[in-house]
Amino acid sequence: MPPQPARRSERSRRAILAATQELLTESGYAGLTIESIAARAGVGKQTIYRWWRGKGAVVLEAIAEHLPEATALPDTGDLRADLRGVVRATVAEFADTGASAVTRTLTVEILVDDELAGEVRDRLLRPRLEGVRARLEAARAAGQVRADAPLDQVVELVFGPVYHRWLLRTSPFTESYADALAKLVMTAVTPAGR
Amino acid sequence: MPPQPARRSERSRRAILAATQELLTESGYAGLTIESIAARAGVGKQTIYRWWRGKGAVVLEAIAEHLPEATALPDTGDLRADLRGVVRATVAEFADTGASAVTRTLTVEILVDDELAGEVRDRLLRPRLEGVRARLEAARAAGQVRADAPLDQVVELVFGPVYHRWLLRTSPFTESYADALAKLVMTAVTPAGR
Amino acid sequence: MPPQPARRSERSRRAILAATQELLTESGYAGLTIESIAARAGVGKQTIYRWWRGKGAVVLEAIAEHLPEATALPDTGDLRADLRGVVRATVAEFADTGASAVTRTLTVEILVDDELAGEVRDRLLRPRLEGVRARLEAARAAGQVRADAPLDQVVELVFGPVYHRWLLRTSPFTESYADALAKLVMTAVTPAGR
Amino acid sequence: MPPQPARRSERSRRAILAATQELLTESGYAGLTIESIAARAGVGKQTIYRWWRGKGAVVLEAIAEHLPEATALPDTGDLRADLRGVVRATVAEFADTGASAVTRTLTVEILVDDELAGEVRDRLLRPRLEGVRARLEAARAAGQVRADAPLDQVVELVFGPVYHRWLLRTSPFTESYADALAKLVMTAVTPAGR
DNA sequence: TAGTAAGCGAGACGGTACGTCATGTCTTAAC
DNA sequence: GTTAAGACATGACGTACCGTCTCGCTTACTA
Repeated sequence: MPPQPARRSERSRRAILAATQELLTESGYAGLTIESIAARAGVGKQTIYRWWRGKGAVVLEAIAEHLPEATALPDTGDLRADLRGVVRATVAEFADTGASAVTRTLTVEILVDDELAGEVRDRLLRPRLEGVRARLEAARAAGQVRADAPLDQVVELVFGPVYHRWLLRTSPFTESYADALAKLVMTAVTPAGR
Repeated sequence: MPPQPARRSERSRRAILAATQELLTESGYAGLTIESIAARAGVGKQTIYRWWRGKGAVVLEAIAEHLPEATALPDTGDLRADLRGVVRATVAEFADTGASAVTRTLTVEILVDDELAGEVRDRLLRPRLEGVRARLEAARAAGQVRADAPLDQVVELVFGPVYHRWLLRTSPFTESYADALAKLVMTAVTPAGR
Repeated sequence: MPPQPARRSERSRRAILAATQELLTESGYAGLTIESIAARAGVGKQTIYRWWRGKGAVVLEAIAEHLPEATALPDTGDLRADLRGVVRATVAEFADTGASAVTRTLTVEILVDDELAGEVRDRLLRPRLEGVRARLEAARAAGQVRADAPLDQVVELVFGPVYHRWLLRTSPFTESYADALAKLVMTAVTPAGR
Repeated sequence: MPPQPARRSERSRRAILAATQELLTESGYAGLTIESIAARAGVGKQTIYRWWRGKGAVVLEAIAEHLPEATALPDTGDLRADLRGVVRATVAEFADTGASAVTRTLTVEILVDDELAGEVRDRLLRPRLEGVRARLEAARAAGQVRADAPLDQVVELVFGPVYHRWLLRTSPFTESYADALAKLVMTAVTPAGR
């Protein structure tokens, strides 16, 4: 018999998500266990298993709970400036220890659990990419971007390198790094004659 | 007292790494246990713990064992063609199920164990990046790349997007995708006047 | 948090004690392991560790489970005959392979684990000694035993030699041996004038 | 090929037996391991296994090494006094913590390993019993002991109760206890007319 | 007096069992 | 009738010792 969401205890749900977040920052993803979540939340283990598929799903929801809403990119008319803004913001986020830990957790989850991967991608990441893509479309309409530029790939050109550097910890994240990246992307997409 | 490598059994070492590779392809990283490795290799658990820090370290070495040597990039004089070659090869590798599983494993390890991360980066990944960087330097000397291009970032511009697409499984890996990426990178680095 | 006996599974308890008894007769005390008990009983190791301190405690309880209740000695009025009966029974028990194995196990446990020793002594052995002591008291009241005989020591005079012979395997256990021992004890306690 | 005793290192033998004794008093029989003996003695494990069958055999030899020679009983002509002496000495020995530990070890060994049991009995215990038996024979020849008394059983009448009390820790060992026991035995063996 | 075979310290090896931990399921009592 | 609590079977963890094995080294007998 599947559980009836109508009877679900909101109190328990909140306690579980809160406990998960606390334990995540205290002991990291690897040190997190269902048992510790249940104990901290003052909840039976069964209550967790009844409503989530496992550790990954709980963590995902706990993170999603407190994630900023994906906001549309500002459009100042100046693509270079707007891109620089996105890149700087992204770089700053990856440089931040806390946010970085969250991303690490999500990335592991993506790699390990195919089912969760889809959810993470669609609920948390896609919106961001879409924001940039929308801005690029507007710019292309305004003739600031080559007509033949593959916009999805350009979006990846923006985020991919940051992700890569973060993952491999090859070099630090500075503002000048962000600006150089934005410049490279601009060069790649600016129409020939400009 | 630390173990003395002089007395180490090469036979056991090989058996362990071979068993690890087999089990990795059979049951994946999550399903891999030290006990199963020991059983399959016909080896005592202690022999594994004596020489490796844990599952991650064994896997890392097992993978490293059979990884192709990082080869220097071919330099045909035509940067565009050479870049296209690298990108195509990289894309093909990520598209391959087996190689992809290996990369997945390594990436998880990087995210989860800081100590291993460094080793993975230095022993397995850095050489590849260095190969591309060297080729770019040669091209810059030949005037085929802007003098002010930040080469490390250009390297990331090549690999980052592929990594990003692979991670998020946003779209499939095709040859035309690879070529479009190579073209974007070329556009970003080609000197203005050309 | 100590376990709550109220929730204890009687089914598991029985299975564990039964498995212990089987394995004890099959492979002896030294060959007995917690893992084998758990496997045979179809029980998790933790369930054993939750309710017992270790191998010794389980064995003790398994033995106690099926031990005959300590019965009061018959009092026929003839002390000599009654004593002969006890000694013969004791000797017979020590001569029996199965019962002997149990005693061996208990004795080792007594020697090795002080905490268990007390329990074994009080729950299993003391009652027997008390039975003989009670019979001796009755006999003393009837004038069949010296008034100044130290009864506790007389009890030891009955069991001690049997234990000693069993332990050292010096000579076999025969009925005539038993009778000779009973006679010696009788001689030691019978009042002078008789 | 069996080892050649001629080449045996006396130095190692001594070190092993000394280490065994130390560890026996420090951590008891159960806590004793071959590895700890080897480490403490500065000796390879193989050297132990070459010359002994296992833990029990080493312990046995270590104990035998420092055991007082079995001395013949004094014969003062007064059996009662001589018996009292033996019993007092035995009781004192069992009351002593150190000697008691040794006896405990030996007893466990007897119970657990049949092969060792024989050796322990013959090399360590039998001589004592023989001493008492010899004294009793002399007494019987002198008419101080019933002609029909089964001397082997009388010997057990002396030692058995002490052993029993020690094993079960039922009551403390005092001098008056010893004397009462000696008196009981005397009563059991003294010829009727005396 | 050299050569050589044994014993030696050391410790790696394949194993077994340990006692602990977390998993996901099942049971009980209380609200 | 869902919950908190927690016992349960399962199975991996990392450790401790087992008894065997192989290394060089030292030592004492043999040629």
